[in-house]
Amino acid sequence: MKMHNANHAPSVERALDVIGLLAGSENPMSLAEILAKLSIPRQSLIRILNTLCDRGVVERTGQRGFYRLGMKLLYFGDRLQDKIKLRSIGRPLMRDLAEKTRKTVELSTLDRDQLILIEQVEGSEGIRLYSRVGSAYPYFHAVAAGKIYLADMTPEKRHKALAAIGLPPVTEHTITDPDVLEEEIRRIQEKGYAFEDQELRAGVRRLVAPIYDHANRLAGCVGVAATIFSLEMDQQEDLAAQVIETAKRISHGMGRSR
Amino acid sequence: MKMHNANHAPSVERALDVIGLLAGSENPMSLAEILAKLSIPRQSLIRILNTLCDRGVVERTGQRGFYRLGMKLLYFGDRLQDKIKLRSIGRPLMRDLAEKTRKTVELSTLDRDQLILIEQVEGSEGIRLYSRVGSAYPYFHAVAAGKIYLADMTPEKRHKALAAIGLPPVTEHTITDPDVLEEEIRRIQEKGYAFEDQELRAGVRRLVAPIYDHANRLAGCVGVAATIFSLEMDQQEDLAAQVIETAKRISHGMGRSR
DNA sequence: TTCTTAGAATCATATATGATATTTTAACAT
DNA sequence: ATGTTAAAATATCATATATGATTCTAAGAA
Repeated sequence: MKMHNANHAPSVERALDVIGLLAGSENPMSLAEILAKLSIPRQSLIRILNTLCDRGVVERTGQRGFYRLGMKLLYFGDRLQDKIKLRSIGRPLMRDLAEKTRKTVELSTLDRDQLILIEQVEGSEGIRLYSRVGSAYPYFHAVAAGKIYLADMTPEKRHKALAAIGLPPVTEHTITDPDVLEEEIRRIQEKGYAFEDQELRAGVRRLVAPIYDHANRLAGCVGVAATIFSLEMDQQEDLAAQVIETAKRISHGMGRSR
Repeated sequence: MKMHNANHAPSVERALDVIGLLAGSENPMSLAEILAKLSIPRQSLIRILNTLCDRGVVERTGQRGFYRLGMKLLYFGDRLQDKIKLRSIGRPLMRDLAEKTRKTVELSTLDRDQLILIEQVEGSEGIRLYSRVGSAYPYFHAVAAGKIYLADMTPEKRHKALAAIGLPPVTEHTITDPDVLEEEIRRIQEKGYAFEDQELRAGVRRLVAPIYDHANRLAGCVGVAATIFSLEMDQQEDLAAQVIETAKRISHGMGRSR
C-alpha cells in the first residue's frame, strides 16, 4: 500500500484496496482474511465494507462475515464500455470476424501507456478466453498488439521505451534479441499486421492488425487469438487478409479516410 | 445524498457518488459540473478525484479539468462476471440460442431483491440492445423475468410484494389489474415460460424461461428480446420450446437433476 | 450448548477535511 | 506571437469529524 499522499482521500484509497483484493480472489473472502491481507484497522475496514455493501459495490454472502464483489460493478463496467467509441464501432465487426474465422477476436487499445484489452468475442471453436477484458498486457514486445504499437513509434522513441524495460523472456519463444525484434517490426510495417507465435503464452498464437482514427493516429488493434492447433502457420496469409479487412472497417468507422 | 450514517466511511460514500455521476453522464464532466451536481466541497472533491484517477477508476481526459470513468472498472466488472456461475455456464448456451433464433438473448437473476440483467448476447438481427448489463429491471409485473419470479412465489408472498408496490402502468400494455396478473401467472406456471408483450417498452417483446439450481430453487431466467416485427405472436410456441430447452441446459449446468 | 468472531457502540484524539490563498495552465483575444 | 483571464490544481492551516482502540452484543459454526 502507498505512503500517505498529499491531496488524496485515504479512506477512498483503502476502499479501492478492498475492491482490488476481492477482484483478485477466486472466492468470497472473510473479514479475517481481508484483515490479514490489508493493514487497515478492523473497525475502519468494517465501516468501509458497510459503505461498499450499501451501495452494491461489494456484497455480503449468505455466510456471515463473508464478502464478494457486488453487481453494481457490472453496471459501471457496462456504462464505461458503451462510452468507448472504438468498442461500439468494433463490436459488430468483431462478431462477423469471429463467425467467419471461428476464433476468439480481441480488441485492444493504449490507455495511459498500458495496452488494455477492451473487448472480446468468442468464436465457435469455443476456446477458453486467453486474457481478461480490462486487464493490461505485460511487455509490448511479447504481444502482437504491443508489437503494432512499437512499430508505430519513431525509432528513437522505440529504443527509449525498450531500453527502459528491456526484452525479458516471457516464454521460451519470446523475442529477447533487439535485432530480431527490429527485423520483426520491419516485417510488421511492410505487411500491415503482427503475428505472435507463443511469445506471450505457450500454445497460443495471435494475428493482429492496426486501427487508425480520423487523424491517422493508431487508435487500437483488432485480431484473433487461437491455439497452435487451430491456427497453423500456413493459414497466416489468408487469416491476415480477413483481420486487416476488419481493422480497415473499424478504422473507417473511426473516421479514417480510405 | 444520504444522511450521515453510523459505521460508514463518508469519503467512500462521496467517491461512489462521483463514480455514479460519471457513469450516468454521456460525456466527460468538468470539475465545475461535478461540483454543481454533488454537494461536496471543492477541495474534498479534488482529493477524491486525485485518488480515483491514480487508481484508474476515473481518468482525466486530454482537456484539463475533465473527468470520465476509467478502464479499471472494466477489469473489476469482468472479474465479477467470471465469478457468477450462472453467467459462465449460461454464456455459451446463450450464444447458441442467439445463433439459432437470431435474436438478443438475455440472462437475469435476482440480487438483493432486484432483478438484474447479468449478460446479453446479440443475435444477428443486429437489434439495438434493450437494457444494460448490470442494471435493474423496474417492476416485476411488467417484465417477463419478473413474472417468472412472481410465479415462483407462494401466493401469500406474492400478494404481499405486489401490495407493497402496486401495479403501476409502464406502457399502455402493462398489466394493471390484479386478476389479469394472476391469470397470467397461472399460465406461466402451466406452460413453463413467460411472455412480455410490450408491457415494459412499446415495440418490444420478450419470451423468458426459468433456470433452477441443484436445490431446485429459481436461480435466474434466460430468454429472448426482440421487436414486435421480428417476434410475431404465432412464433411463440416454437420459440418457447427453444428458450425452455436452453433454460433446461443451464439448469443442468447449475446442478439441477432432470 | 459453547465458543469465536463479526458487527455495533462509545469516546478520545489524530488526521482528514474544508476554507482560503496561491500557483499553474490552457483557452481565448488581440 | 504575446497577454489576459478564468478555473483547475496545489499549498497551508485551524478545526471538525472520521478514525482507531476498546468494550459490548449478536449471530452462527461446531
